[in-house]
Amino acid sequence: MTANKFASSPIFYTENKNEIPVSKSNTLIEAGFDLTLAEHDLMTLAINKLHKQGTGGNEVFITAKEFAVANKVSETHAYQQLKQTADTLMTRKLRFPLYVDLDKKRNREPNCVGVVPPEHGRYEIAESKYNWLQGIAYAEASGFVYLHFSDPLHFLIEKTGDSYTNYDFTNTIQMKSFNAKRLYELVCKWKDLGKTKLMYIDEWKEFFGVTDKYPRTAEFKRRILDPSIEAINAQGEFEITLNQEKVGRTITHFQILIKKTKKEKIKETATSKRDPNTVDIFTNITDAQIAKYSTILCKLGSISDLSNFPDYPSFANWIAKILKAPESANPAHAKRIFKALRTETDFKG
DNA sequence: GCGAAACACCTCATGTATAG
DNA sequence: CTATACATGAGGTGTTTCGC
Repeated sequence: MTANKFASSPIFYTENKNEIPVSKSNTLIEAGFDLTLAEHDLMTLAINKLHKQGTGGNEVFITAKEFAVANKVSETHAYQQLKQTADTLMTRKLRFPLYVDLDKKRNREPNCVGVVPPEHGRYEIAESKYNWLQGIAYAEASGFVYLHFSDPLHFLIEKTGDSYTNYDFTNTIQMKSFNAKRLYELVCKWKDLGKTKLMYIDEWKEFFGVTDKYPRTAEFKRRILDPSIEAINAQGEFEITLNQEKVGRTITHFQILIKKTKKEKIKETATSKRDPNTVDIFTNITDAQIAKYSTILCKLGSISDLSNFPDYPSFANWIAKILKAPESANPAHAKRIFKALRTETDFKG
């Protein structure tokens, strides 16, 4: 393992960032798994790094320094955690539903299995269970962990075509339990609707990866749901409450009701007022135009803060990816790049 | 090594079945 | 109809594990 191998994968999480925007596919947000806190943090950072860089590979490395900076912990502690995590992460699995397109299956077409239901509605669900990783290595001397994602995970990160949930990783640092972070991600996904799906107890247990534990619902509620809700409310962005549906005395469903706090609402209106000219609809743009304008855009001062790249060509490459598929990029980045395209170049579209 | 979270075990309350 | 035993779920407390 040499340094050149990671030439396209530079240090991504750096000290001067007050925000760490994270994008995860909704399938991943709602999949069922159980990790330790450190494992989940590492996975979140790695998945996000891979997704944002968009290099199309399924290999990524995270240095102890990156891990320390993102989580605001000491570097020595980050070294220890990465080392421990590398041992256990290989055995971890996650579950999510796969949708078998019955039309395609009947016609014996390839790719009849996907992570989102086909629009025509003729599908069956296959519960699948996969390893997170194909391989992992911890380079003790250099202080980084190298992650090789399994193919299904790579698919979930890069190619779902599914909508993504975005949030700021720094908002989750103060949460010290894995379950709270997972619930926070779910809340972020559903925040605009004001409530999560009404899910059976078993679905909730699946979500937290504790299917075989907590034979008593009361235990599950008290040990998993209540503390997580408390942690999220303490964080200050949302005000969430638990709704439970009962048949007689037996709890059958749970649902999380979500209110944005006043602070958050003010922040949102401020953002939308500050940027009245935001264009929400992205234009069609040809491959030739993408090549031309990405090389122009990468040199603009107004968006230079988006770059973590060592040189202009790799930044231009990143911009080109966003121009090509803005819907699967971080929306804030996409908006800024399209705005710059319209206001600072001769692009007409 | 310390404090907090997770877990296991226990008790209490309430609903249900059965015998008198 | 009522009394009693039994079943199930909610809440309380001591012990272990985990994160830092």
